[in-house]
Amino acid sequence: MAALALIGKIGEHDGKEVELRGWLYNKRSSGRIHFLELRDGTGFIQCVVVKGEVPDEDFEAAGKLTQESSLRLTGIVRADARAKGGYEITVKSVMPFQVAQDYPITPKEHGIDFLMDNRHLWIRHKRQHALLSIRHEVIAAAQQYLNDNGFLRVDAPILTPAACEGTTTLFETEYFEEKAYLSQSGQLYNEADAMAFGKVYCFGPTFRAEKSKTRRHLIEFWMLEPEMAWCDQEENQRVQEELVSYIVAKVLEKRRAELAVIERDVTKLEDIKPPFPRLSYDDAIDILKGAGRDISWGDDFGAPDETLISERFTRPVFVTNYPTSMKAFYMQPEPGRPEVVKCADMLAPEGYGEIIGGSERIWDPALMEERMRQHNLSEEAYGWYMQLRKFGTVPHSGFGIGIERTVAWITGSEHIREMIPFPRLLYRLRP
RNA sequence: UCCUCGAUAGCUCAGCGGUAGAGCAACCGGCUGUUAACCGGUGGGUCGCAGGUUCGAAUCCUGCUCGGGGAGCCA
Repeated sequence: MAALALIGKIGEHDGKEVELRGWLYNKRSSGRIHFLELRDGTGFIQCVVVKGEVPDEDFEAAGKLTQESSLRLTGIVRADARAKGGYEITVKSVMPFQVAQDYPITPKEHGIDFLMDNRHLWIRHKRQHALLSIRHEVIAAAQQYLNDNGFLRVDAPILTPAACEGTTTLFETEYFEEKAYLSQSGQLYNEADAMAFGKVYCFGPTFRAEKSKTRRHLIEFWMLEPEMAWCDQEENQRVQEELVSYIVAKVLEKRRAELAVIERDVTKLEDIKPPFPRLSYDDAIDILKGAGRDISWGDDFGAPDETLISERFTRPVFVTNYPTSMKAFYMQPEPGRPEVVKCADMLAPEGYGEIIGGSERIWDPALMEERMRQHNLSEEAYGWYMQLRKFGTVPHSGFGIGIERTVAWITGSEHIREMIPFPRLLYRLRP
């Protein structure tokens, strides 16, 4: 009796007869021999059906299989130098489950609009399969690192009564008799959690109702946000560079095959180790001016600016001490330089730009009250947040890492929309 | 929201004032090592929508709709 096997671990069955269950990815045929390329969710493998070596009705059934038909088959696992994954299946029997009709994504090239309309099917294909497998590894590694380093996962609510940072536009929804908004960050709740548990993180989707239309924006994206009590900005950055290095190392360790499928230059990833270079906002402005950009102190970086800076480094770079005026109300001012705050954005190399934003938070109740007045934040909405500065306030810091941007960088992808199973983009809500 | 490019067969595109084309997919046939397999054949179209110019519009003009790329904002 043939043992049930997974393509991803087919090497464990070398020389043995196995049963595979999956879908037909592609078929090539030459009269007396069919090459069935089978996928089962864990991998892809070529199954060879030779006339005379299987029952005649099985050979005929194999010839009638169409792209994405579902089937089971049995055969002998055989190491073969001609095979892409190193193994092939010499088929003994073929059992079609359903012969698919007119599968839309054919083996030739397609436009992005068509592929996005067929996203529910596109995720079956090799490149998408590799990208989403790497996404899984990024998330798993990030949580592993935090769990191993004393962080507790304490998630933040998705439905919130008010903005966390005030600047970006929020999705509004009904909450019985009042208005609620979809979370754009778990930051403020994280600070409460850090005062309760010390080191915490939250992980979940966040929503920005910005009408952004670029290769690095999603309307709905996933963010991992650690927050640490008794932590200053230097320690905060140390955690960030260790976390990112750990993620990259885990992807290199566990997803070599997927990196090969998408033809990623892994030598660029093998150099990702702490420490990461630090660059002050002041110096970054000088570099941009030197490169001929029309920018002056106090301006935010545009996408071309971030690209220009990150292209100059082979590792992710921290840009530190941004002007107070362009950052969130809760950031701690730099001692002796109130015009800048203790913060850093981490820009991924190769031109990818920002993947992390982090800062030390204001702990002083008087300063926090002043900032909340300046930003017109109401006592009603932010009273609970203010209490964190009254009942045992401590220095604390944290950051948020954008999962899809991180995956885009690690996979060397052009566009962020393929880094999430079902992207929500400007003017695209389906499927 | 702004700038810019585009919409022709199921898909990717060519055709750019004179009767609608190719490759792939589908269907039929051939091929014992293919791997975006290949070779022969068949079917397949309200040229995004609405107006206009013209003897004649897929082709030129205007508006609309939908999409790509870029900007701003951000992770």
